[in-house]
Amino acid sequence: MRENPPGEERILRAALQRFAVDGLSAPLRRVAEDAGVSAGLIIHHFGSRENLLRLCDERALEVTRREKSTLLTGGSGELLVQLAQAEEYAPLAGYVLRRLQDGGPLAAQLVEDFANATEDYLAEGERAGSISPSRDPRARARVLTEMALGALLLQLPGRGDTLDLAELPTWMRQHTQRMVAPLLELYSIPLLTDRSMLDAYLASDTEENT
Amino acid sequence: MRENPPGEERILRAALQRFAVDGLSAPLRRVAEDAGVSAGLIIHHFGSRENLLRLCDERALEVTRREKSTLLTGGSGELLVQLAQAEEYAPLAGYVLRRLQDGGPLAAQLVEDFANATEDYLAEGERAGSISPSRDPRARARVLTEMALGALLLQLPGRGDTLDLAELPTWMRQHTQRMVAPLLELYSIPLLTDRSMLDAYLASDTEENT
DNA sequence: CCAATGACTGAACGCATGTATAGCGTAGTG
DNA sequence: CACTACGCTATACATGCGTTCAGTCATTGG
Repeated sequence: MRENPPGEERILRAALQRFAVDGLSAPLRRVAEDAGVSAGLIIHHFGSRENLLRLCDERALEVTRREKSTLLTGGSGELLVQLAQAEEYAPLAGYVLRRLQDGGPLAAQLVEDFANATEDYLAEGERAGSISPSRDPRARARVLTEMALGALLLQLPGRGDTLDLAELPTWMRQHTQRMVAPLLELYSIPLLTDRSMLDAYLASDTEENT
Repeated sequence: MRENPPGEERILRAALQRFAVDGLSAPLRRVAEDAGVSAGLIIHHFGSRENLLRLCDERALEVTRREKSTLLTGGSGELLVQLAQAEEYAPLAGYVLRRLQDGGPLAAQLVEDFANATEDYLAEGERAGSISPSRDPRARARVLTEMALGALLLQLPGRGDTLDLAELPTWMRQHTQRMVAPLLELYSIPLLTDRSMLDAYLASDTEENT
């Protein structure tokens, strides 16, 4: 089955999956067991647990970046949802979620990437006329991305609890389905009935820069 | 100083603070040290580490609920921001953040509470005419809250890193300041240029329920 | 055929952690 | 004063972790 690739690659895949399921603090011995390998071998190959994590991070970043261009990106973390659907990429999507949950520099990097993708997506929509222009497209993309990913995180099982990879796609679909109605409303009908607050803020903002 | 209260209360406060600073996985011995107490005593009083966490949760929930009515709640997690400003409540606000980061049932409970507060806040604005009515006010409040809190979480230091309570207020102010411009724009000018997507969704939605 | 290389294992080490236990000192009570 | 109750400490114990180490086995290159 999937046990073909020997050595490091097999370990890396097992790690990705186990970290996704049990969280990033899953013990090395558990990863070793999954890979059908001794704990010592992991150290032998990767040097340390921290290094294994780093390798997982690299893989995650690499794959998301590669798949980003393949998939029709729906912006705002839809990328992750689509990745999870892909079956083969479910462990990786789970790992990314766990990593976002855990914070740290890679989480920031991932958010950055997603935000950039969202910015492109919005710019395209803007050219097509379906998306409103923004005073600060970059900031808008960041905020939208952070909110989308953050809402996803809040729904994630806790650090101690396990994340069922088999149900990940279903789970994510339900999440987006739960959000889509309020979001469409929010994006179509202004939450605020008039522009007075925005104008007031803009006024005070430009005033400061004089 | 703040070392007056003896016994359990002193331990609880130390725990709240230490967990806020170092994360919920901070060792018991560290909490004990902060409280000027032996680790055994914590067990003696609280039975187990898990129980101490539970007590912290209760305290957190209790205080946020109590202060909710006191503060002018700005909805969408602004409550937390205001709590953190209060100096005395900074550790508690930090603990709440850590708890949200960690997930689990209390996190869900907290989100629920915040969502309810937001719903009330929006309803009030709706009565005053400043907030648009919604097809599903409850769902809208939930989505807004999850997004606001989630975005906050993504900005939080990682599990391993420490959270500086002294800088919490500043940090949170910066966060809101970074969000306010894009959010006001988003809430004042529809992101989508026309209602076609919303209408299409609503059509397909009612169609399913026939 | 032999030596060397490298994947790989099993046991062990050192450390940190939660918790149990035995005992100490002191305040309150008869 | 004797006794008890209790806050509290110090130590010990068990467990689980990352990592180290000595050595085994197979493959390969001379």
